[in-house]
Amino acid sequence: MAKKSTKTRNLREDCIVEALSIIGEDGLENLSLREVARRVGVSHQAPYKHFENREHLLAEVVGRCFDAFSKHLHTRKLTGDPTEDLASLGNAYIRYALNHPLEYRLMFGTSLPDPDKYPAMLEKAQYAYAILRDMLTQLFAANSRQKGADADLDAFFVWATMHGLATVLKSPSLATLPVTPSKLGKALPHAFQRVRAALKADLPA
Amino acid sequence: MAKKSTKTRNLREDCIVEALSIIGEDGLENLSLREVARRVGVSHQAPYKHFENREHLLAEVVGRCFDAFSKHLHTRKLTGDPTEDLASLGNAYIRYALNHPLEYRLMFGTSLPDPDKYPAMLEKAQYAYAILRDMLTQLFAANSRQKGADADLDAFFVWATMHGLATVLKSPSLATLPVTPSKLGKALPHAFQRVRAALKADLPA
DNA sequence: CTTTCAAAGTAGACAGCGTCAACTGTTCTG
DNA sequence: CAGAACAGTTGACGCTGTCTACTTTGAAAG
Repeated sequence: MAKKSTKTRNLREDCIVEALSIIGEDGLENLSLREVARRVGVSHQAPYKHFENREHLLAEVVGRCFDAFSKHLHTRKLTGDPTEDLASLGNAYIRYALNHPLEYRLMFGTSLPDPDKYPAMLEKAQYAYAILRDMLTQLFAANSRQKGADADLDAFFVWATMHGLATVLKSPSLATLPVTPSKLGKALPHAFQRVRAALKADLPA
Repeated sequence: MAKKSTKTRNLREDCIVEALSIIGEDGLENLSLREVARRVGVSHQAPYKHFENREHLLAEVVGRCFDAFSKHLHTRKLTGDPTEDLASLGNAYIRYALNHPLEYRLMFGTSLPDPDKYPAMLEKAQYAYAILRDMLTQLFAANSRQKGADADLDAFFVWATMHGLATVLKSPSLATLPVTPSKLGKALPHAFQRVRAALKADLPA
């Protein structure tokens, strides 16, 4: 039975892996269950034993991306200094987006499968968000100059900014914009400085 | 001849309008030239007289979105006060994204048709970006007490943040996050405050 | 006014897709 | 050992994009 479960898990796993690679090569819109089956070497119906339909497979792929993303965010060394750790979190976020544009796009760029229909995928997405939010909560707990500071609000702000930076930096339109590379290289550190300054500031009531 | 050119322009125009509405109803992945033809009331091949293929139609739709976006950004009254105008630009940006989520998604969310292949679309996108960047550059030029301040860098920061806020605010995952609506209502003003604070701050060398 | 000719629209065909139904074989269970 | 659960195969259906070949049309040229 061990053999069987291994075998079945293999096809399932293979499909997910192959799906991601197809998306990378031919784009999301050209992902087809039949092509997956062909590459894995099974009949065109075999994947349906493991995924209800195309969207279920896609949800699984996206879920894996969130897993990898969360893992990446977690596997950093923490210094204990909240400011430092926050910066490192931001760096990790951007680095992942830039180094894994395909996966990042799948998670945030394209129109996802409806999260309501895929609770497993949704949970993984929420987990990734929770990492960011918890980190900021800690930051404010340690750095309690701002008593009334609402970590959720700032988590949202930081998250949005990181996401915006990541998206804009690798937007296909950007490559064609009249922006010098040297300026582009400064853009990210500059934005990080701005965010740091923003979070330090006392806000008016 | 006027009549003819009107007529043909009508089918072309009708296709674009219908395409957008199909995307709104059934999603981008369910946009089909055949359905467009059906709704417009012509044979399944008629649209091919006006669009080489599905992607060309889509590029045209996206181009129109950029046009509308540019127009929206332009039609604001300026007060002359840089800080005020900057805030108003930010608001205009976010407002468009929130009021026209479908169009905004098409421009920035989904995987676009390859810009290299559709120079007309690309040009419109660059024009919209130029508006944004020019306004920001001007505002910062008028604004910055900081000597070495590079307006381009701040423009980039603000643009990315606005884009991030817009995207995250209407991301489907957001609706399912454990965030109360009241908090969500505060999120945007809070982020704007943070951005304002960020831009006011003196940055370390 | 008639001819002509390109553009616009129609009709049919083809392969590829997602997915349903029915079948075969293999493996675990009672 | 019987049989049920499950993985995989085959075939079919209607949908899609797009090719080719046809017909209509309406403006311009003679």
